Amino acid sequence: MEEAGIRATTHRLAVLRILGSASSPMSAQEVFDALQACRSINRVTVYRILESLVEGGVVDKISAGDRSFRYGLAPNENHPQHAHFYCRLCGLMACLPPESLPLPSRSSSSMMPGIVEKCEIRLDGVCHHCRLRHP
Amino acid sequence: MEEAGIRATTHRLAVLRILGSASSPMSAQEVFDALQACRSINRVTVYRILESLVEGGVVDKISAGDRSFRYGLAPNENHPQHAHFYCRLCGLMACLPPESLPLPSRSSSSMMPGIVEKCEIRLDGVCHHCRLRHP
DNA sequence: CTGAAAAATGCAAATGAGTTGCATGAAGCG
DNA sequence: CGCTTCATGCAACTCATTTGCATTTTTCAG
Repeated sequence: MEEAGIRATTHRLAVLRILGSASSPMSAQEVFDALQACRSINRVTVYRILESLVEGGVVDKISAGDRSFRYGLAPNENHPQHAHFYCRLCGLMACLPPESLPLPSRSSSSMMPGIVEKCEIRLDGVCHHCRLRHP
Repeated sequence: MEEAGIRATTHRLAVLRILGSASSPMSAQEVFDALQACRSINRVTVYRILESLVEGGVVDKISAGDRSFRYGLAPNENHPQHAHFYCRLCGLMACLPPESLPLPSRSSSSMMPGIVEKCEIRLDGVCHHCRLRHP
């Protein structure tokens, strides 16, 4: 974290720990709730911490299908980039196995309308859990 | 449009004409502005028309990288599904050539966390225009 | 150490795309 | 014609996120 030029405060480490132990990317609200469970923190601070971590490349920010974001540890050599599944009923965002997703060929970036900084692949639908509950 | 179970009112046809002549997917606000240019219409009506058209499968609704949506004609046999480029500075959303994007293999949908209804692929970055203006 | 400068946090209020409730108007249909 | 359904308008609301500003807390030169 320090190496990303970000001071390691208690709050920030807690955010990283929470994101690191999550099985899917979390919303800012979920991170906030998880933090509230043991410490007092302001909602805005959570947003700002997430912003810093994203800025520092430690955390990945991806768009859900509902006009909100999810945060998770940034991909690295152990955790390759991957696509996500979004359930439009419950808002769950699940990670998909990386091998199932051919990342777009960096084909002739000269043909791109600009400099590409990141790529998001999201499959939208209804998760099994919701499908059984709302038939 | 009728075949999609949607009454063809003047407003709705106008929305379709605007989306059909756009070179990239438009925001609801852009559609609204374009409509205002020649007729009087309410902002909410635009949202509801877009919603109907999406519901009827005539129009495609995709998420931009900034917590808002863009609307365009739905893919069909002439216009295959494709990825989009989003400029984080100006909000431009450009269509990418379909051949540059291997759509995710519908690999073993049994492994998916649910029923997949649609897929969005978005490349985020800075468009050439903005890169030259904000160096 | 000490004290100014920088960064982090909290609190309240704002932002802005999108949505909802309810009233009015237009279209279909017997 | 009268009734039901759908489409539009208007005002107010929602809600994730952001901003402004005051208040710690940390850093670092002297």
